[in-house]
Amino acid sequence: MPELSKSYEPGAIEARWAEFWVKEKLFSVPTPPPGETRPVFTLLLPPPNVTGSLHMGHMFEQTQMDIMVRWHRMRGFVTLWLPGMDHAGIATQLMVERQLAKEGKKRRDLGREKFIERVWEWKKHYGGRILDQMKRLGASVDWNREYFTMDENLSRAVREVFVRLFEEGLIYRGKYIVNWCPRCETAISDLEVKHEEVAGKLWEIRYPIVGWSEFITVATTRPETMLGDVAVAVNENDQRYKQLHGKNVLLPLMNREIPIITDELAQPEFGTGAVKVTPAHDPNDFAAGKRHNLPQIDVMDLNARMNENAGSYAGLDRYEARKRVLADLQEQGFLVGEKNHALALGKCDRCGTVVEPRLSEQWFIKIKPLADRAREAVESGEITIVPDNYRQIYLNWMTNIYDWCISRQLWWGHRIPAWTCEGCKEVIVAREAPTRCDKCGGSKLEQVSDVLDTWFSSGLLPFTTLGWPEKTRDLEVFYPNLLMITGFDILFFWLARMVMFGCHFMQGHEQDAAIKQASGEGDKKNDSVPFRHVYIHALVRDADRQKMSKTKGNVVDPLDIIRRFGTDATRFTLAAMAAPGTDIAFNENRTEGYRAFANKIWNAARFMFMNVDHVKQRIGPSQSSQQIGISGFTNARMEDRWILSRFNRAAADVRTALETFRFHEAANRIYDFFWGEFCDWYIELIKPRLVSEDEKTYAPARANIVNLFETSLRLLHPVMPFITEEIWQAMYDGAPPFKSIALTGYPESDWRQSDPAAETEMAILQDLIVSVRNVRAELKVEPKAKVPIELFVHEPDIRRMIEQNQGAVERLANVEAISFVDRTPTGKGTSRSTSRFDVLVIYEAKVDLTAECERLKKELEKIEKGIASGQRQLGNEQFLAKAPQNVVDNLRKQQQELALLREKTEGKLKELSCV
RNA sequence: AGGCCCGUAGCUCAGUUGGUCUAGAGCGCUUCCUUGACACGGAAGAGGUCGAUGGUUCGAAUCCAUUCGGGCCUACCA
Repeated sequence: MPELSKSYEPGAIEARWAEFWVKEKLFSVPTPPPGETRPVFTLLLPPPNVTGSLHMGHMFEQTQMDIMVRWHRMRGFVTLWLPGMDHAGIATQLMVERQLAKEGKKRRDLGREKFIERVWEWKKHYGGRILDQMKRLGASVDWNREYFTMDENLSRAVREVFVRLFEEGLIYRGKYIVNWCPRCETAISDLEVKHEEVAGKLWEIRYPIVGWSEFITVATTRPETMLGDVAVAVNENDQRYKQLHGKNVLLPLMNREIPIITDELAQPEFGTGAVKVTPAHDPNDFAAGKRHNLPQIDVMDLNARMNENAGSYAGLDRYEARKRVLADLQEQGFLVGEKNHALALGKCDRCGTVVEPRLSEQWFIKIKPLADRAREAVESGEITIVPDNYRQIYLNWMTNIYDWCISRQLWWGHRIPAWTCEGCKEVIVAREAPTRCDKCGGSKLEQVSDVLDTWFSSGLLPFTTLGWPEKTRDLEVFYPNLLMITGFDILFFWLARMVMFGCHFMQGHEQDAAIKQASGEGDKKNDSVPFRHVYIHALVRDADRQKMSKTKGNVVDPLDIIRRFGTDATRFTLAAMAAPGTDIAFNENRTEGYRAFANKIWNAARFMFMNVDHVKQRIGPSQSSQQIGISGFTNARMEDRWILSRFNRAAADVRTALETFRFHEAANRIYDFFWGEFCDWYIELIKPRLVSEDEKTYAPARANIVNLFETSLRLLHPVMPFITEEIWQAMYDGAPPFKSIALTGYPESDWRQSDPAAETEMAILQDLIVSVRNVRAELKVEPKAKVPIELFVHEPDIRRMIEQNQGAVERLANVEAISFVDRTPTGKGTSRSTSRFDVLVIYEAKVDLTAECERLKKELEKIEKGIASGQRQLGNEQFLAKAPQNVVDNLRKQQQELALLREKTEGKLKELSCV
């Protein structure tokens, strides 16, 4: 006899099974050899940052992934969930820099080599905590295949990609304006800039025209950059400035002569219609400068301090310089206006420093050719995106995309595989370090110091983790991934880049045809895509819908929630709230409720074990691999047929829900079945049979509860892996037919086990029992007192059914004896009516007449409202003509029932002489 | 500036293509019950007309328009 502890304590159970799953390598997937005919399911874990620790967002994402993964595995897919970690360039470097700061050191004090060593050291000690935490969540990943983006094989692939793109002319180097973070001292991509609306000023400055006693007034939000002005632009068609074309102005403070040019940069409607041109500090000015062959005067250094080009302002911070410039202009009479002006200020995503547009030498990817194919893949449906609105967002982005700056002036990351020849300054791009310069033959070559954007390497993961650039069997089997689950916040950063790189580098790839077919993707034409389907999940917020953030201090720690309620309850909460497209406000009240659910299951299991002696013999190993319906089940009585039918209905609903990523529906459906039907009704109904002395009575009942329970555990397992494993293992008393419930089959509904008649009959029986309970409560009948009832059942078949289940009614409604009568009973007591039966609870008590009348009136009102609206519709010819037949039929049937109920209710009102 | 999402019981949320929705669940609330699986339980209840207005339709919480309130994303107008 298996023993379950008296109370449900998730902590102990979960830690034990989490360890077991990892130790037994249950989820490791050997590469299927050629000839494999099973379907294959591959999912790549969005690699958490090596610096990260688990937060609710991770747990939410991983719960949904694990549900999908376990579900597919149980359905017989060869299932690979591939885990790994991202080296996270800026974030990690920041971490180690902070550590150094405590020792009073800067990274430059160590030098590059030593610094990188320190980072690896750091990684060894502090990195990857998150992956250990994942184990506690029960994430069924293949730990044997764990990767790190800086692993040697992945790094080699990165170099390969870089060189190929360069050779194809898709990577170029040049001096352009990029987003520069003066604190991180590196370029960042457009995506890493967060715009924030701030109240700024628009200053008007007049520049004296050389040779005239006139001025031209320009408007600017950044006066300090005027030190680098090289021209003033006006619009060619602007009549106000026609006479100034070709003149020069004298730049105040710098006393430099610069030309007035005509350019579309200047829009007559804005400001004064004249704009200063500063090519080194503004992307638009940069473009204008190119058009007019203007010089570029950079007046700042890499920390956004004014440099030697800024004359007397050299050495000042950009904001200090602004103050001084404005003061000086004011003093000299050049500042003529100051207006309030709202502007969107760009800030560094990492550190919040205001980004400076900076002219610098960087590496870029020519994005258009890649983006075109990536757009095609989604437009054609080769990749599907759920929810649908993200599809459009993706397509828009792919259409309005700019070249991607991939170089970063950091030390931690994949170093760009390019070398500069000291002699002739030639830049050589190569897979391995070259020994001499192709151009001048010089042998003094130094590698470019920049590293690559972190997303450059993570964008390659779908194929590099499977052995690319080799043509491996892994690629043949597992590429494309069947699914990608991720958040919209990295839709562009990551997902878009994976599609671009995948479509480019995997062009011509073909997945193993048999596997592709078996996986249900046989109609797909393009196997270069990194994944077939994308599901974008929502965001977890706090109970007040606020984004969780450390600075706000509203972060909910999943491990804390887990400690208090268990992983299963936490997972269930997240699943139950995961309606596609809607952010979830995490509220631990829900989790508390789902822990109660787990407790309910626990106790139902204890009840089962108390009543069943030889579990092992009852459940053969064939049972757990059985996927269709429930086997070993005997339809001895109506409740058996009923629960069997309900189970199959639930299984069908769960399948539909999971197929469409409606996790909340799946979770709720199982919850309702398990608690509302299995526990509340079925177990109650079969209790007498279970304890019967007669083997013919107890044997099928025991077999039924065991088989039903076992199959239900399998249905629930993807959502609540721990408790289901614990009970399932206990059912086999140490000798399970499989190592884990995770390796059994997932229940599918069997239409032959559906029984609509039983469902209808049971509904009537439930109606009857609830009616009696309701009356008892209203009459305040002593809970223990049994009462007699009189029952008039309209149809003979139903009467027979109730007669057969008389015992159940007596027990569950606490009824003493049922007298079946031939007409609506009247007499002492209170009655209830439905369209199928009238029941009178005989109880001599001071009936609260006022309350009963009140109730009846309210009921009548509701009935009449229903009748009125129904008749309005049925009296409408348009409705009869246009509405579908079944809607009309149902309404008619419903109207007949309502009419009957109205008659009965009115009768009762009269009987009680209600006013 | 453009685009997207949300507004349903006290609270947190479901409600797929408009039709058994006479709008559901959990928590909370009220009354009763410690009956051998479970008080993390059982039984019975109260509670919303679906932000507002107008429209389409035989029929709208569900579609359209406007509006109010809340949130988000994208954008190089100095």
